[in-house]
Amino acid sequence: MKISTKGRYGLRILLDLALHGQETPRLMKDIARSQQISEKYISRLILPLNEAGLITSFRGAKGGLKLAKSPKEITLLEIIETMEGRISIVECVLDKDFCPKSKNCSACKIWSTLNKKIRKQMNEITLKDLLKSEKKANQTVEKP
Amino acid sequence: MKISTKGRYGLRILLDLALHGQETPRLMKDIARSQQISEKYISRLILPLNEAGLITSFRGAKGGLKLAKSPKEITLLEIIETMEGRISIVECVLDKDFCPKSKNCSACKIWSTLNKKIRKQMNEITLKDLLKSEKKANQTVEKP
DNA sequence: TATTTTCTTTAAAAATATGGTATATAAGCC
DNA sequence: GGCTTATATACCATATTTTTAAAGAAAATA
Repeated sequence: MKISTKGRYGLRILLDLALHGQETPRLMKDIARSQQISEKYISRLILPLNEAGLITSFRGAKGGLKLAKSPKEITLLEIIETMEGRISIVECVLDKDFCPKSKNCSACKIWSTLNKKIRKQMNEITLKDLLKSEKKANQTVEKP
Repeated sequence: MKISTKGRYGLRILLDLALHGQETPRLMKDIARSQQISEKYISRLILPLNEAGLITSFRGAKGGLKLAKSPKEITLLEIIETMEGRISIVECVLDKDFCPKSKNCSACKIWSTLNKKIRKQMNEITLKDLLKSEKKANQTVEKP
């Protein structure tokens, strides 16, 4: 019952872009440094974010990455499912053929209900919420 | 973001006991057969359930397992956390020293909030709910 | 007390998932 | 053309999970 580093790093990359890369594109290198993730690994994590249309990338000199949407349009659910695939707390939620009992399994029904609720909760959190909380934290730190 | 087989099997074992082992104790062997889990593996899964006081076991001839509480007093949260340890969708939710940023990390705050909500949802589902759904399913099956 | 039945405990093998690296390629700017 | 930066694929190491195996200890019955 864990969010993998893929999901966690994905979130941090987008948060980093929301904080820095709004005007000029931000280099993967800089994200790597500021988020303490290896450059190699970041380049792999960028891929799905790009495909999903969450970020835009520019190659070559003066290239880099930018958010493709405004932070309030990017939900936590979107981010995690982009990085890890659709959330299904047990296999049978997505793949009805996984278990032979399929339709009449009361356990599976409970899992499905719970799964829906979890996804709903995650869909109600946006990158903007994180941004707010981030700015608040910085204020209190900078106030001596 | 998966519930492991430990958790899933734990639930199925308890459900099986709720359905069959209320009067005379139920044999591990029978649970194993009806739930399609190897006897060897079941004997390992029983252990934490016993320690947590969810089931009572009787040794010797005519022995077996019984639920220690009524199904309405056993929550999904209790079952899963007994089998897998406390739910924390990311490490920093439980272990504040896991990440150096600890207190001022906005990502961690989001994870904590979400984690609480998930646990709350799971705490609102009891074994009795599963039992109800199970009986309903059997009715519709037996009605030709 | 001998026997049967059953749970208990520990160790370790097998399978799977995760996290991460290396290398080669494509594209844009000056 | 030379520099910079992202893209793509293939690969390996490590950790975790799942499962099997086997010997041991406790309790009930005869």
